[in-house]
Amino acid sequence: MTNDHSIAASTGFLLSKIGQTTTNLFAEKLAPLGLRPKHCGLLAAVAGLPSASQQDLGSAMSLVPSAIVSIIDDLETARAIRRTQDVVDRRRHSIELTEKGRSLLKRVSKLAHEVDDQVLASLSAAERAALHSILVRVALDAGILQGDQQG
Amino acid sequence: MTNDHSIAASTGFLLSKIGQTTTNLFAEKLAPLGLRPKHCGLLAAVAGLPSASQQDLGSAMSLVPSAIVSIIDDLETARAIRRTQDVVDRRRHSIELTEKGRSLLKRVSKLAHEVDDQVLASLSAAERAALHSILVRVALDAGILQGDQQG
DNA sequence: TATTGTTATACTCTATAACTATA
DNA sequence: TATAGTTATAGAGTATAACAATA
Repeated sequence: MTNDHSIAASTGFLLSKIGQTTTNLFAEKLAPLGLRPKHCGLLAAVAGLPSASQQDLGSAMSLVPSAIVSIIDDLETARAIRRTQDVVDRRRHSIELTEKGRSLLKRVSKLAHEVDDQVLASLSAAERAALHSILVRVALDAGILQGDQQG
Repeated sequence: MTNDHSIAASTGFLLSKIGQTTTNLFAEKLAPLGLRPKHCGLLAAVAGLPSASQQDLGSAMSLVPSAIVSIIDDLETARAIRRTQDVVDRRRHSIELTEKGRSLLKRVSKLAHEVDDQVLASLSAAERAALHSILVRVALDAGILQGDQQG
Protein backbone atom coordinates (compact mmCIF):
# COMPACT_ATOMS: atom_id res chain seq x y z
CA MET A 1 0.00 0.00 0.00
CA THR A 2 2.48 2.58 1.16
CA ASN A 3 6.18 2.43 0.47
CA ASP A 4 9.42 4.33 0.92
CA HIS A 5 8.25 7.05 -1.42
CA SER A 6 4.87 7.68 0.15
CA ILE A 7 3.99 10.74 2.19
CA ALA A 8 3.39 8.61 5.26
CA ALA A 9 6.97 7.36 4.92
CA SER A 10 8.43 10.86 5.14
CA THR A 11 9.87 11.93 8.46
CA GLY A 12 8.28 15.36 8.04
CA PHE A 13 4.82 13.80 7.82
CA LEU A 14 5.45 12.00 11.10
CA LEU A 15 6.82 15.15 12.71
CA SER A 16 3.72 17.11 11.61
CA LYS A 17 1.28 14.51 12.89
CA ILE A 18 3.06 13.78 16.16
CA GLY A 19 3.61 17.49 16.76
CA GLN A 20 -0.11 18.14 16.33
CA THR A 21 -1.05 15.28 18.64
CA THR A 22 1.39 16.52 21.26
CA THR A 23 0.04 20.07 21.04
CA ASN A 24 -3.53 18.83 21.46
CA LEU A 25 -2.60 16.75 24.48
CA PHE A 26 -0.82 19.71 26.04
CA ALA A 27 -3.82 21.95 25.30
CA GLU A 28 -6.12 19.57 27.19
CA LYS A 29 -3.89 19.59 30.25
CA LEU A 30 -3.63 23.37 30.09
CA ALA A 31 -7.34 24.07 29.73
CA PRO A 32 -8.16 24.01 33.48
CA LEU A 33 -5.58 26.79 33.97
CA GLY A 34 -7.30 28.96 31.35
CA LEU A 35 -4.18 28.82 29.18
CA ARG A 36 -3.39 27.63 25.67
CA PRO A 37 -0.12 26.32 24.24
CA LYS A 38 0.67 29.71 22.67
CA HIS A 39 0.69 31.32 26.14
CA CYS A 40 3.22 28.77 27.33
CA GLY A 41 5.37 29.33 24.27
CA LEU A 42 5.47 32.99 25.15
CA LEU A 43 6.21 32.32 28.83
CA ALA A 44 9.10 30.12 27.74
CA ALA A 45 10.36 32.77 25.32
CA VAL A 46 10.20 35.47 28.02
CA ALA A 47 12.10 33.21 30.41
CA GLY A 48 14.75 32.69 27.74
CA LEU A 49 14.93 36.36 26.70
CA PRO A 50 14.45 38.50 29.81
CA SER A 51 13.50 42.14 29.16
CA ALA A 52 12.96 41.51 25.46
CA SER A 53 10.69 43.81 23.46
CA GLN A 54 7.47 42.51 21.95
CA GLN A 55 9.14 42.44 18.55
CA ASP A 56 12.07 40.44 19.93
CA LEU A 57 9.60 37.88 21.25
CA GLY A 58 7.76 37.95 17.95
CA SER A 59 10.83 37.01 15.98
CA ALA A 60 11.82 34.37 18.53
CA MET A 61 8.40 32.77 18.12
CA SER A 62 7.94 33.51 14.42
CA LEU A 63 4.76 35.46 15.10
CA VAL A 64 3.66 38.79 13.67
CA PRO A 65 3.39 41.78 16.05
CA SER A 66 -0.41 41.72 16.18
CA ALA A 67 -0.38 38.09 17.33
CA ILE A 68 2.08 38.89 20.11
CA VAL A 69 -0.14 41.70 21.40
CA SER A 70 -3.09 39.43 22.07
CA ILE A 71 -1.01 36.76 23.83
CA ILE A 72 0.70 39.39 25.97
CA ASP A 73 -2.67 40.99 26.76
CA ASP A 74 -3.93 37.64 28.07
CA LEU A 75 -0.84 36.99 30.19
CA GLU A 76 -0.80 40.52 31.57
CA THR A 77 -4.46 40.20 32.54
CA ALA A 78 -3.48 36.98 34.33
CA ARG A 79 -0.65 38.97 36.04
CA ALA A 80 1.94 36.48 34.75
CA ILE A 81 3.97 39.09 32.87
CA ARG A 82 4.47 42.83 33.08
CA ARG A 83 4.88 45.42 30.31
CA THR A 84 7.41 48.14 31.19
CA GLN A 85 7.89 51.11 28.93
CA ASP A 86 11.54 51.49 27.94
CA VAL A 87 12.96 54.72 29.36
CA VAL A 88 15.33 55.42 26.46
CA ASP A 89 12.96 54.43 23.63
CA ARG A 90 9.42 54.94 24.79
CA ARG A 91 8.00 53.07 21.81
CA ARG A 92 9.36 49.82 23.22
CA HIS A 93 7.84 47.70 25.96
CA SER A 94 10.10 45.37 27.91
CA ILE A 95 8.30 42.19 28.87
CA GLU A 96 9.19 40.51 32.15
CA LEU A 97 7.90 37.58 34.14
CA THR A 98 6.21 38.39 37.45
CA GLU A 99 6.59 36.17 40.48
CA LYS A 100 3.21 34.70 39.55
CA GLY A 101 4.48 34.13 36.01
CA ARG A 102 7.48 32.22 37.30
CA SER A 103 5.33 29.90 39.37
CA LEU A 104 2.92 29.46 36.45
CA LEU A 105 5.85 28.54 34.23
CA LYS A 106 6.86 25.85 36.71
CA ARG A 107 3.36 24.41 36.71
CA VAL A 108 3.05 24.29 32.94
CA SER A 109 6.55 22.87 32.58
CA LYS A 110 5.49 20.02 34.81
CA LEU A 111 2.47 19.46 32.55
CA ALA A 112 4.74 19.50 29.49
CA HIS A 113 6.85 16.73 30.98
CA GLU A 114 3.70 14.75 31.78
CA VAL A 115 2.84 15.00 28.08
CA ASP A 116 6.31 13.66 27.29
CA ASP A 117 5.68 10.65 29.51
CA GLN A 118 2.40 9.93 27.73
CA VAL A 119 3.56 10.48 24.15
CA LEU A 120 6.86 8.66 24.58
CA ALA A 121 5.55 5.88 26.79
CA SER A 122 6.66 3.10 24.46
CA LEU A 123 10.28 4.26 24.22
CA SER A 124 13.17 3.11 26.38
CA ALA A 125 15.11 5.72 28.33
CA ALA A 126 17.94 5.44 25.79
CA GLU A 127 15.56 5.96 22.88
CA ARG A 128 13.99 8.95 24.58
CA ALA A 129 17.41 10.49 25.12
CA ALA A 130 18.43 9.79 21.53
CA LEU A 131 15.19 11.31 20.21
CA HIS A 132 15.57 14.38 22.39
CA SER A 133 19.15 15.09 21.39
CA ILE A 134 18.38 14.69 17.68
CA LEU A 135 15.37 17.01 17.98
CA VAL A 136 17.50 19.63 19.74
CA ARG A 137 19.89 19.52 16.78
CA VAL A 138 17.03 19.92 14.32
CA ALA A 139 15.48 22.75 16.34
CA LEU A 140 18.76 24.64 16.63
CA ASP A 141 19.29 24.23 12.91
CA ALA A 142 15.81 25.53 12.11
CA GLY A 143 16.26 28.51 14.44
CA ILE A 144 13.49 27.29 16.74
CA LEU A 145 15.78 27.25 19.77
CA GLN A 146 18.51 29.65 20.73
CA GLY A 147 21.90 28.24 21.67
CA ASP A 148 21.27 28.45 25.43
CA GLN A 149 17.87 26.79 25.46
CA GLN A 150 18.45 23.15 24.72
CA GLY A 151 18.03 22.22 28.43
CA MET B 1 18.04 30.54 32.04
CA THR B 2 16.48 27.25 30.98
CA ASN B 3 17.14 23.89 32.58
CA ASP B 4 16.06 20.26 32.58
CA HIS B 5 12.69 21.21 34.02
CA SER B 6 11.82 24.01 31.60
CA ILE B 7 9.22 23.73 28.88
CA ALA B 8 11.85 24.19 26.20
CA ALA B 9 13.62 21.12 27.60
CA SER B 10 10.60 18.90 27.07
CA THR B 11 10.61 16.64 24.06
CA GLY B 12 6.95 17.46 23.46
CA PHE B 13 7.75 21.15 23.15
CA LEU B 14 10.33 20.34 20.48
CA LEU B 15 7.94 18.00 18.67
CA SER B 16 5.24 20.72 18.65
CA LYS B 17 7.56 23.40 17.34
CA ILE B 18 9.35 21.27 14.77
CA GLY B 19 6.05 19.79 13.64
CA GLN B 20 4.63 23.26 13.07
CA THR B 21 7.72 24.39 11.17
CA THR B 22 7.60 21.28 9.02
CA THR B 23 3.92 21.78 8.24
CA ASN B 24 4.53 25.40 7.25
CA LEU B 25 7.39 24.44 4.96
CA PHE B 26 5.28 21.77 3.33
CA ALA B 27 2.39 24.24 2.92
CA GLU B 28 4.68 26.64 1.04
CA LYS B 29 5.81 23.95 -1.38
CA LEU B 30 2.22 22.84 -1.87
CA ALA B 31 0.77 26.29 -2.53
CA PRO B 32 1.57 26.38 -6.28
CA LEU B 33 -0.49 23.18 -6.67
CA GLY B 34 -3.50 24.80 -4.99
CA LEU B 35 -3.29 22.27 -2.18
CA ARG B 36 -2.84 22.44 1.58
CA PRO B 37 -1.32 19.88 3.95
CA LYS B 38 -4.76 18.62 4.98
CA HIS B 39 -5.47 17.58 1.38
CA CYS B 40 -2.29 15.53 1.32
CA GLY B 41 -3.15 13.94 4.63
CA LEU B 42 -6.40 12.81 3.12
CA LEU B 43 -4.77 11.57 -0.09
CA ALA B 44 -2.38 9.52 2.04
CA ALA B 45 -5.24 8.17 4.14
CA VAL B 46 -7.21 7.19 1.01
CA ALA B 47 -4.14 5.44 -0.39
CA GLY B 48 -3.77 3.54 2.88
CA LEU B 49 -7.48 2.71 3.21
CA PRO B 50 -8.91 2.08 -0.28
CA SER B 51 -12.71 2.26 -0.57
CA ALA B 52 -13.08 3.62 2.95
CA SER B 53 -16.14 5.62 3.89
CA GLN B 54 -15.87 9.27 4.83
CA GLN B 55 -16.28 8.34 8.47
CA ASP B 56 -13.50 5.75 8.23
CA LEU B 57 -11.22 8.46 6.87
CA GLY B 58 -12.38 10.81 9.58
CA SER B 59 -11.40 8.48 12.36
CA ALA B 60 -8.08 7.68 10.66
CA MET B 61 -7.30 11.40 10.54
CA SER B 62 -8.97 12.33 13.85
CA LEU B 63 -11.25 14.79 12.08
CA VAL B 64 -14.98 15.33 12.55
CA PRO B 65 -17.32 14.44 9.63
CA SER B 66 -17.93 18.06 8.62
CA ALA B 67 -14.19 18.66 8.24
CA ILE B 68 -13.84 15.61 6.00
CA VAL B 69 -16.62 16.83 3.73
CA SER B 70 -14.85 20.05 2.82
CA ILE B 71 -11.51 18.35 2.14
CA ILE B 72 -13.20 15.72 0.00
CA ASP B 73 -15.18 18.41 -1.84
CA ASP B 74 -11.91 20.15 -2.75
CA LEU B 75 -10.23 16.96 -3.93
CA GLU B 76 -13.27 15.84 -5.89
CA THR B 77 -13.41 19.23 -7.62
CA ALA B 78 -9.73 18.70 -8.49
CA ARG B 79 -10.69 15.25 -9.82
CA ALA B 80 -8.15 13.58 -7.53
CA ILE B 81 -10.70 11.39 -5.75
CA ARG B 82 -14.13 9.99 -6.54
CA ARG B 83 -17.18 9.53 -4.29
CA THR B 84 -19.08 6.33 -5.05
CA GLN B 85 -22.37 5.60 -3.35
CA ASP B 86 -22.29 2.24 -1.62
CA VAL B 87 -24.79 -0.14 -3.27
CA VAL B 88 -25.72 -2.00 -0.10
CA ASP B 89 -25.90 1.01 2.22
CA ARG B 90 -26.73 4.08 0.19
CA ARG B 91 -25.91 6.42 3.06
CA ARG B 92 -22.23 5.58 2.66
CA HIS B 93 -19.80 6.98 0.13
CA SER B 94 -16.72 5.00 -0.78
CA ILE B 95 -13.79 7.28 -1.51
CA GLU B 96 -11.25 6.21 -4.11
CA LEU B 97 -8.22 7.74 -5.77
CA THR B 98 -8.53 8.55 -9.46
CA GLU B 99 -5.63 8.17 -11.85
CA LYS B 100 -5.08 11.91 -11.47
CA GLY B 101 -5.13 11.48 -7.70
CA ARG B 102 -2.44 8.82 -7.87
CA SER B 103 -0.15 11.04 -9.89
CA LEU B 104 -0.87 13.98 -7.58
CA LEU B 105 0.03 11.81 -4.62
CA LYS B 106 3.37 11.02 -6.25
CA ARG B 107 4.11 14.70 -6.78
CA VAL B 108 3.26 15.72 -3.24
CA SER B 109 5.17 12.77 -1.80
CA LYS B 110 8.23 14.04 -3.63
CA LEU B 111 7.67 17.47 -2.08
CA ALA B 112 7.33 15.87 1.36
CA HIS B 113 10.71 14.23 0.94
CA GLU B 114 12.20 17.56 -0.15
CA VAL B 115 10.92 19.01 3.13
CA ASP B 116 12.67 16.15 4.95
CA ASP B 117 15.93 17.05 3.25
CA GLN B 118 15.59 20.67 4.34
CA VAL B 119 14.45 20.10 7.91
CA LEU B 120 16.91 17.27 8.61
CA ALA B 121 19.84 18.77 6.71
CA SER B 122 22.16 18.77 9.71
CA LEU B 123 21.67 15.09 10.53
CA SER B 124 23.81 12.20 9.37
CA ALA B 125 22.13 9.36 7.47
CA ALA B 126 22.34 7.21 10.59
CA GLU B 127 20.72 9.90 12.73
CA ARG B 128 17.98 10.37 10.18
CA ALA B 129 17.26 6.66 10.17
CA ALA B 130 17.28 6.53 13.97
CA LEU B 131 14.93 9.50 14.19
CA HIS B 132 12.57 8.02 11.63
CA SER B 133 12.32 4.63 13.29
CA ILE B 134 11.71 6.15 16.71
CA LEU B 135 9.00 8.43 15.29
CA VAL B 136 7.30 5.47 13.62
CA ARG B 137 7.16 3.76 17.02
CA VAL B 138 5.68 6.87 18.64
CA ALA B 139 3.15 7.30 15.82
CA LEU B 140 2.04 3.67 15.96
CA ASP B 141 1.67 3.94 19.71
CA ALA B 142 -0.40 7.13 19.40
CA GLY B 143 -2.63 5.57 16.74
CA ILE B 144 -1.46 8.06 14.12
CA LEU B 145 -0.30 5.32 11.76
CA GLN B 146 -1.86 1.98 11.05
CA GLY B 147 0.33 -1.11 11.13
CA ASP B 148 0.86 -1.21 7.36
CA GLN B 149 1.81 2.41 6.88
CA GLN B 150 5.24 2.81 8.38
CA GLY B 151 6.91 2.75 4.95
C1' DT C 1 10.75 58.99 7.39
C1' DA C 2 11.14 54.76 9.97
C1' DT C 3 9.89 51.91 13.89
C1' DT C 4 7.01 49.90 18.03
C1' DG C 5 3.05 48.60 19.29
C1' DT C 6 -2.08 48.62 18.47
C1' DT C 7 -6.56 48.05 16.21
C1' DA C 8 -9.52 46.53 12.61
C1' DT C 9 -10.32 43.07 9.60
C1' DA C 10 -10.26 38.86 6.87
C1' DC C 11 -9.31 34.07 6.00
C1' DT C 12 -8.53 29.44 7.46
C1' DC C 13 -9.16 25.63 10.62
C1' DT C 14 -11.79 23.07 13.69
C1' DA C 15 -15.77 21.81 16.22
C1' DT C 16 -20.92 21.62 17.36
C1' DA C 17 -25.54 21.26 16.17
C1' DA C 18 -29.38 20.85 13.14
C1' DC C 19 -30.76 18.73 9.00
C1' DT C 20 -31.53 14.89 4.98
C1' DA C 21 -31.65 10.51 3.42
C1' DT C 22 -31.27 6.27 4.34
C1' DA C 23 -31.25 2.07 7.45
C1' DT D 1 -34.60 5.09 16.43
C1' DA D 2 -29.89 5.26 14.76
C1' DT D 3 -26.37 6.28 11.27
C1' DA D 4 -23.71 8.64 7.01
C1' DG D 5 -23.16 12.57 5.18
C1' DT D 6 -24.23 17.63 4.71
C1' DT D 7 -25.00 22.47 5.91
C1' DA D 8 -24.88 26.43 8.89
C1' DT D 9 -22.51 28.61 12.18
C1' DA D 10 -19.28 29.98 15.74
C1' DG D 11 -14.60 30.20 17.96
C1' DA D 12 -9.67 30.24 17.79
C1' DG D 13 -5.39 31.06 15.08
C1' DT D 14 -2.88 33.66 12.03
C1' DA D 15 -1.96 37.13 8.63
C1' DT D 16 -2.30 42.01 6.39
C1' DA D 17 -3.05 46.81 6.50
C1' DA D 18 -3.95 51.21 8.56
C1' DC D 19 -3.00 53.90 12.56
C1' DA D 20 -0.85 56.45 16.90
C1' DA D 21 3.05 57.53 19.38
C1' DT D 22 7.73 58.05 19.26
C1' DA D 23 12.31 58.12 17.23
